Amino acid sequence: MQENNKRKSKVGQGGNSLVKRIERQLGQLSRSEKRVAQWIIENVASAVDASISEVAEATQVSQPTVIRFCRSMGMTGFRDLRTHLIAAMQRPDNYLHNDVAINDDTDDAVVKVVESSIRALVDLRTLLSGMPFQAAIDKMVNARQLIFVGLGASGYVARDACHKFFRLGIPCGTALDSQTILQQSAIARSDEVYVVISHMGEWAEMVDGMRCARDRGATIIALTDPVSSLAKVATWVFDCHPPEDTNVFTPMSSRLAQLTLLDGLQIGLALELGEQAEENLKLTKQALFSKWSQDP
Amino acid sequence: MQENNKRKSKVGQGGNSLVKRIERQLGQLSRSEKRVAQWIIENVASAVDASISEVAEATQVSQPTVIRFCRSMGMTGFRDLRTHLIAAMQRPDNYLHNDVAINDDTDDAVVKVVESSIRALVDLRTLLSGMPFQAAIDKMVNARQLIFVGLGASGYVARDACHKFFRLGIPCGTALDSQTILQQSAIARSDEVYVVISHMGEWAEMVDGMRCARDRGATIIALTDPVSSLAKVATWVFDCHPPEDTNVFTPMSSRLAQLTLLDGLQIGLALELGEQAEENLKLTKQALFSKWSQDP
DNA sequence: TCTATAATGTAATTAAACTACATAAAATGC
DNA sequence: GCATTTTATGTAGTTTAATTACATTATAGA
Repeated sequence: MQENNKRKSKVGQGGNSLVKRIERQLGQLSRSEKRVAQWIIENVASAVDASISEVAEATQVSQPTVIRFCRSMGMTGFRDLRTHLIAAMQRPDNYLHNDVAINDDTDDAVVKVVESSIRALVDLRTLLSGMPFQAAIDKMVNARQLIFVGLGASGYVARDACHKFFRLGIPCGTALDSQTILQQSAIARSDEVYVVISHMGEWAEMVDGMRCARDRGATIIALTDPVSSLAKVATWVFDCHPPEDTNVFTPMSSRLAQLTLLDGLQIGLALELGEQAEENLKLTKQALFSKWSQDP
Repeated sequence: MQENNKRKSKVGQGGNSLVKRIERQLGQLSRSEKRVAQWIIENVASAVDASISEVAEATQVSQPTVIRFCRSMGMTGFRDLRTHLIAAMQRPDNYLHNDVAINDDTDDAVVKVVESSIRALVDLRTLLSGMPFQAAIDKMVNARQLIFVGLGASGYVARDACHKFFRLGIPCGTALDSQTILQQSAIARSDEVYVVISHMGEWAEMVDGMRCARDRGATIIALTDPVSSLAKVATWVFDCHPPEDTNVFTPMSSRLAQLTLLDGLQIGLALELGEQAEENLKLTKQALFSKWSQDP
């Protein structure tokens, strides 16, 4: 029972991404969960200080329902939701201006682009704790091969990842169009790991392919929106939801988060694999270096 | 207790960095509390996720001592400290660069990777003012076509950039291997712009090709190390030198800086081109969106 | 109407945060 | 140098928060 009213007026209500995400998912929630969602949206400021029992009381639902709501939002629990709420509250309106406006001059626009990229990675940082790195890496360690899957712009991310992982000495492949994805997943094996990159996670062929691969026993690691169809099919999900950008000038900063996540997975895997992987990394590095140092 | 409310209300305003505040007060603390302080400073990232017992264990002090430390810092308790820490983490200047070590566990390694990526972009922001965005964009506005050039890993960056720029409605091409680069530059025209991505800027064929294109009057925009041979040949240079990485586990965060820079160029160019480019961006976006929204 | 599934709550469990008190270590006065 | 106060720290217990397991109720489908 704290004095929240004062704060409420200071912190701009709208504008933070988690709240928008809750709003977006409002439709998918059950009646009680919706009550929780609505209360949080209307009382973000009080919500960050509230305990689970306070939320339950304020919304007239049971405590487990509050937790269920947290899980529906893709969080591990109430604590996690609180963490994200606090983080989201930190950038109400002052940092929100990083949308480029039509009348910005070049330098302003560039600064905004860079800052929104930084923002994307800082956001990623707060999401890390809920991500199944160890589980994903454990699967990769014993994999016969890794297949990186992505369509369109995500295809470049998949390629980049493939290029990173093969240097560990692991067989790596890509599937970058619907046809290849469907064929590849039709012959999936239980000792294969699919790393799927998709912002929306709703392309039918991709989801179908991954479902098929999953049914055949393969491990599906998805970098996607946790509420997407793809996420439902995946073995492990890394939360990579794109921001709701109404603005055409918004850059796709979320792919930086994907790339960074994949860097993390690759380095985590390298550590897990131990000396052999380290040696392979060294050799691939030297291969390039010796070439251009003899070639002035 | 009124004291508390006042202080608590600072949360959400992104006040001065808590980490720095802890550092400042380090002298006034007792031995055990100092241990806690030091650990938090060195492990901010893990600290935000830790419970009181984890902190106590990591620092080899009792749990009440941890709470006492929180109070010494002016917080109401551990929960409050955690809240403030999360808030402080949202400010990117708290990220210190730390190399991944061979005995790091997975989670530590991943956090370090993400933080080093953030570092790379924060560094980029400080370099922005010296970069010739306006000059580069002026050349692009009137270009007959843009050619994106990159070898190996930089090839993926070049592809990504090509994919971004073509959506403005500009003719775009790529040259991703020595042969293509040499052929392309042999027929370069003065109304063409080459965007070249290279960490070292020392691959002989690439430098030769760009010199040839330059001689034929084309504009060369290089994202590379400013002391490289490539930089000497380029019309405009964007400083993208990779960090001195002695460590094989260091991720290539510098490509994130390249991607972000290219995002900046693309959006700057879009603004310069005006309505037509904006319209094209909208249309390409809608093309994707309408597809998957009708395809459940 | 009956069954199966989803939604929600109750009660018990576990773990986190905190308090009160005890003890040990410094610092101070005589 | 010893007793006394002050400060620092830990132990054990208390309270509250978060979570789980299970029971109940509502809802949709056959």
